[in-house]
Amino acid sequence: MPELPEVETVRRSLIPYLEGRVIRDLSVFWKRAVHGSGAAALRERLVGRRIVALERRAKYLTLRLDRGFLLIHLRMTGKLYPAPELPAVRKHLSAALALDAPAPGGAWLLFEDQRRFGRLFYFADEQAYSQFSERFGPEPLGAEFTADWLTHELKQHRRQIKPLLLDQEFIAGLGNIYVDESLWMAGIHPLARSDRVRPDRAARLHHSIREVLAASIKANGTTFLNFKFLGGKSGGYTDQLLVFSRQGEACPRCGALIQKLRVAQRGTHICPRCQRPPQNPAARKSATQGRASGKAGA
DNA sequence: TCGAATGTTGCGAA
DNA sequence: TTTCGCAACATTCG
Repeated sequence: MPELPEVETVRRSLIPYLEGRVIRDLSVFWKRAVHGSGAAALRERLVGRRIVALERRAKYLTLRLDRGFLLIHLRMTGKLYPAPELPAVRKHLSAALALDAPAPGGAWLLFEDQRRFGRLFYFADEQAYSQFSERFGPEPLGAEFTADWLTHELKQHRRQIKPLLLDQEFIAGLGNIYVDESLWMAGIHPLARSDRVRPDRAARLHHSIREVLAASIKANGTTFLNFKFLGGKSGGYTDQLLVFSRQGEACPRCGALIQKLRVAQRGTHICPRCQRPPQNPAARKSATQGRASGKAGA
């Protein structure tokens, strides 16, 4: 469920349930969900800790504790929601936190995850958390992410623009949906080489990224397949998507049929008229290697 | 049965 | 050194 707007939606939805609460217990049902030194060690460090604040860094949800930090990454299908009790059917339950009562939404925080890719991380202090945080690029809604920064940094790489934007070390929080939406808005082909994107286009891209993310957060994110928050609510941005998963439909700007390609091993949606392919040989080679798919017809 | 799915990581090859 | 493609992780759905 996890790009920046979805994680942010989860964060905001959980604040009233989690802030100020004390962790009474940790149950782990999928051991590999705990990154690092194991479920028993994590339990020892969490029990008795008060949740001071809910934060977000990239696609990670951060529980700032009175001592230490618990981070949760939902990967593809993770869900995090409060419940009055531990469910009887725990097929997809990776872990659960027991919280002190009384609680508005119940004494449990469930971490459910069909594909079991989601992970829990623990950092003992501010320094360890900062060090982790520094691995990522700037927050796209933060002050550090400016049009000048993006214009300059695109020139520092010679990579296809789409995988570069997906790279969390370059910029934090973008995923497949919002990269496609942003590139369409800015009129940039996903295979364009980053250092050949003109400054005016880079500025448009900067603007598009912020617009798309802000609008999606406002709508509580996108439910493409699995995303739910508070146990059952869907994101409202799904029907505001302009190109993602709309192959075969008319481009909202020019009417050409939206195509689905394969870029960076990910389904990629473009308007062939608004996003013209790059002319450099490296990208052309990539473009022909990528298997075109989708249902776009004549 | 195959392929694809909002993600990340690690490997080997250009 | 940088970039890219691919497999792996694990499950569900069409």
